[in-house]
Amino acid sequence: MPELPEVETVRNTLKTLIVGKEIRDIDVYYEKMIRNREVDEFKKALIGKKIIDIDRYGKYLIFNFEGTALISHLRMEGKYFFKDLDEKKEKHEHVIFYFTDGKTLRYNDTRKFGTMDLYDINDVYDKSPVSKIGYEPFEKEMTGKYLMDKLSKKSIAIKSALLDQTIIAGLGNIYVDEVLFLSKIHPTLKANSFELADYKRLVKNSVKVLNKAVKLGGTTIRSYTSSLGVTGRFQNELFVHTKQGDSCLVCNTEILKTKVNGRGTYYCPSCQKEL
DNA sequence: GTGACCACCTGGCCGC
DNA sequence: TGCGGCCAGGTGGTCA
Repeated sequence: MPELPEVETVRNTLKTLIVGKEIRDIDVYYEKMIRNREVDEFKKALIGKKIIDIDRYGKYLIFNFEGTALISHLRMEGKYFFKDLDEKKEKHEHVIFYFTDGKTLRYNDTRKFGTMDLYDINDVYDKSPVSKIGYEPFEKEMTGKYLMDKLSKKSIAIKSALLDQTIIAGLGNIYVDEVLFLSKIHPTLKANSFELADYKRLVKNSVKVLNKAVKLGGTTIRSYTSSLGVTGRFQNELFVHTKQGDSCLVCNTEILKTKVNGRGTYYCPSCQKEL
């Protein structure tokens, strides 16, 4: 499932393929995917425009169509594929962008959770869904002090807090498990129960995990692949996520799986003490 | 304001 | 083999 590293991989792949191309037509097969516009309005806003750039913030992809921003969230299983015009439409292709040069960009989403919104490019960081999310771990504003302030009144589990995109942008279920393991923090402990040094460690390890995952093209678990079926390699670097029953690479204790707020959660009971 | 829960979706897996 | 039930999970909405 695409988290920040996977979305960054998609962005980098797509940039090399579609920037500069002009939209000739668009087919929308699943209208609910387009959230803040009627389909006709969505098409009208984009047809005839060129893709100037593709940006990313958190898990959102931001396509710049000459001043109109298409904000795309891949949610669980969203993918983009770059194909020739004559290739047959697949079952889960819900939006197809036709370019003037005969190529197509196809949004494929098995579970139809993905979303697309249109905003003026100047409103992306003020009015769109992107405006509601917190800093990414890489940003200078994301410090241990910031995280401690944000979580000071949160009595929810630290795992749930780190999944909250309004607090910290980009982490999903896989990477939160890895960050908590590296930080030696048990996932069910209360978010406001730590000291400054712990929050600093969480920020530091978030950067470490995400940077490494971006470098390796993300994580391929279950169905995730980026455009053109590119698969990531970070799954080979995972310490705990999906490792239930395996031995901890640090202390040899068996990795356990539990649920935190309904999310499958993997941890080492020895390295990550419940206290 | 906060936290818990549910809906959205479909494919894969398991037990019968 | 076929069927039903459960699980996976990011986000937004609802409710207490």
